[in-house]
Order: sequence, then structure tokens, then C-alpha cells
Amino acid sequence: MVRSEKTKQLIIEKTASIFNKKGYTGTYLSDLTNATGLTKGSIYGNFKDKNEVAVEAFKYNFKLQSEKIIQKIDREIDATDKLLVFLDFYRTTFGRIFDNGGCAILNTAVDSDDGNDMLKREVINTIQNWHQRIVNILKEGIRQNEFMSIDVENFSYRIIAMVEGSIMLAKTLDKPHILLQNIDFLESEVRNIRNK
Amino acid sequence: MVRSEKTKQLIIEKTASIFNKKGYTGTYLSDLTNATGLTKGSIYGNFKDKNEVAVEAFKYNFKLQSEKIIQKIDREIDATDKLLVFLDFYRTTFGRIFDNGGCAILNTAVDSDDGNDMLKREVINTIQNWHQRIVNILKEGIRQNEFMSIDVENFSYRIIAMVEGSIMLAKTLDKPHILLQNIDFLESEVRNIRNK
DNA sequence: CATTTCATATACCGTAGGGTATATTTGTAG
DNA sequence: CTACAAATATACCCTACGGTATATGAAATG
Repeated sequence: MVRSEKTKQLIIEKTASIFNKKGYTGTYLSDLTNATGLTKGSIYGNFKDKNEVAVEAFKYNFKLQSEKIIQKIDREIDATDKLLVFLDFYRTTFGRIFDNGGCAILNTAVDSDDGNDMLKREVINTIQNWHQRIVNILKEGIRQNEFMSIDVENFSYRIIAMVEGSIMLAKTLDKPHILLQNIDFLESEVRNIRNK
Repeated sequence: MVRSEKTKQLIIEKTASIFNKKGYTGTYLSDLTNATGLTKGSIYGNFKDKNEVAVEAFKYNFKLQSEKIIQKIDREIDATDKLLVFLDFYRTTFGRIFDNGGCAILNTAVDSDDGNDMLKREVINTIQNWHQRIVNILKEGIRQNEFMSIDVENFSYRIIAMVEGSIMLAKTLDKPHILLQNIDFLESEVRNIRNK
């Protein structure tokens, strides 16, 4: 990795959680320089503007959350196990997610809802990717006669909505058990659509 | 209403949706003066600072959402009907909620998660009020043998999580049907806990 | 080792942010 | 109709925001 790429990476890594915590307008260039130990000149030598940093920070935040879980999912064979592994993931990582400022998708979706088109487009893409991933697992499960023939679109949006809503509640009220219990519920939902 | 109270109200009403759309740091005093047609002097004559306006704006936004639905709930006698009326409410009002910038609870919870203690406390209170309201309906339903004996805390957090998560998804992706379908689901959940 | 290239720091700019002290206006009571 | 109080506007403050032009420093190449 050339020097510039290293710095770029450093900036993203050091500022990602700040953007996630304070939002786009709430994160100042001074936050970026403080966190990185670099100067504005250096940051603007590596990024076009603050927006570009924010977009990269969001990508990084999501990757941080999703990379490991995708690996785990891919390791499983049965659709049921894929979904269960995915859900169980939140049990073990909610602490880290909370420390990082909460779910990047939720935060950025709410934050970029007015204005900030680049960020908004990135969030939409990310959600749709995630949704499609679950849809594909469900479809494969149905094809393999593992699951009943359900409305896969609907079911996967339900999972995402529940996860996101639960993270918001659990984090805001500082009651992790809300998330944990709703994960329990989603697991039972997954088991319910299985063919016996 | 004395003059000052009128102005205060005007400021709150005219700026509430702006705060909901752009968040606390994203809403500038210039937004407030533009929206109200007043000057900074007048705004600071009626409020201590921007934070106080934001808190009042949040209260107003939530009231706007909740006032009518509470009336509707109170009109129903059976616990089942109370819950169904509550859920059905979102079918008819999601458009207005979206136009107002989304659910005030969700937005403010995410927005005030870092810093802004006054706002954060207000959100927490509001969520807990809302939760308690659902818990009370469920408890009463159980007492009247209308519902099975379920975990009421858990069940009501599940409803709230689902509603909030669905609003986020539906608004971000511009797909209202996500919210509508998840409302359908919650309705069937309510019907499922009824004693036959 | 000299030179060039690339990355970072310095020093600066205009603007607009939140906030306030003071002047002006507007209702209101005698 | 005047005098007073309350509410609003004016004019200003300092700070720090996002951003840029330029100078300095560190690697890489011949």
C-alpha cells in the first residue's frame, strides 16, 4: 500500500466511529484532525471534501459490522442455519455495535434523510444488498424444501425492521435485553417457517 | 393566550418539522428565523437557547403524532380493539409522518444519542411512556381474560421495535408497503394472543 | 548524492454559526 | 392620549466552520 493509501485508510478508521456517533453535520473537520493527528491540508489531500470522508466512513462502519457475519453465514449449508447464525451474531456483537455508536445503517439512514444525497444513496444500496442476501437464503431454503413457501420479500424486511428497531430501543434505553429478546423471537419465527 | 405565548407557539409549530428533518446540529438559527419570519432577538426573547427550542419542537412533533391516536385508543373498550386501533393508525397516517420528516422518536433518539442530554432524556421518557401505555392495555386484557398470559414487557417492546424499524425502512427506501405489511403482521400477532 | 515527485503541514480566507446588549416598536392600563 | 411594560428588531460580538493556495518535508528514481 502506497503512503497515500495508508493515510486514507487511517483517516477512515480513526473517524468512522465519530461520524457514526455524531452524524454528518455534527462531525467537524476539527474532529477529524484531532482524531487522526493530521491537519486539514492532509485530509483534503486525500479526500475531495468532508462528504467523501463521511461516505467512506459509512462503508467502513458497515463493513466492520458485516464482514465477519457474512463469513459465518457462508460457512453454513442449511438455510435455517444461515439465518440462525446471522441472528445469533447480534447476541455476541451488540456491545461492540453500541460502542461504535449504534448500527451504521440506522444512524446514517436517519442522518442523511434530508439532503446529503451521496450518503443516502449509499445507505439505500447497503440496505437493499442486505435484504437481497436474506431473500436469497430464504429462496434457496424454499427450493430445498427446507422452508414453507412464504413471502420472502416480506419476511426479510420484517427481520431487518425488527433488528434495526430493536437496536434503536436497546441503545436509547440502555436495555440490551430488548434486542436479545427480539432476536429470540426472530429465531422462533425462522423455526416456524420450517417444513416438519 | 398572551402575546409571548403565541409567539412561542408559532416558533415551535413552524420549526418542529425542520428539527425533525435536519436534526439538532443540522438545524441552524437561520432556519428558525426563515421559517418563522422572526429575528434571532425575538427567538432568544422566548427561549433560553437553541436546545430549548429543539426540546419543545420534539415534544410538539410527538404530540402531533400521538394526540389523535390516544383519543382513538381511549374510545375503545376491549384491549384487542385498543391495540388494533393503535396499529391501524399508522396505515392512515404514515404519509403525514413521512412528510414531517419521519417518526420524531426515531429521529431524535438517533440524533441525540451522542451529547444533547436534555433531548435524550426527553426521548427516553417519551418511549417509556409509550411502552407503558401498551403494557397497561395488555395487562388489562389479560386481567379481563381477553388475552393469554404473555410477557407484556417483551411483547410491547416488540411492537415498538417493529413499528420504528419499519418506519425507518419504508421511509429510507421509499416503500410504504414495508410498513403496511409489518403492521399486518403485528395485527396478526395481537390476534394470536387472544383467548379463543 | 542530486533531483524530482508525492504527501503533509502552514497559514490563510470568507462565511455563517450561536448568542447578546441595546434600540425600537407594539400593545395595554390609567 | 399618555406612560409604561413587554415583545421584537437591530446591530453587533466572537468563534470556528469548511475549504484552499502555498510552503515544507519525506520517499523514490536516476
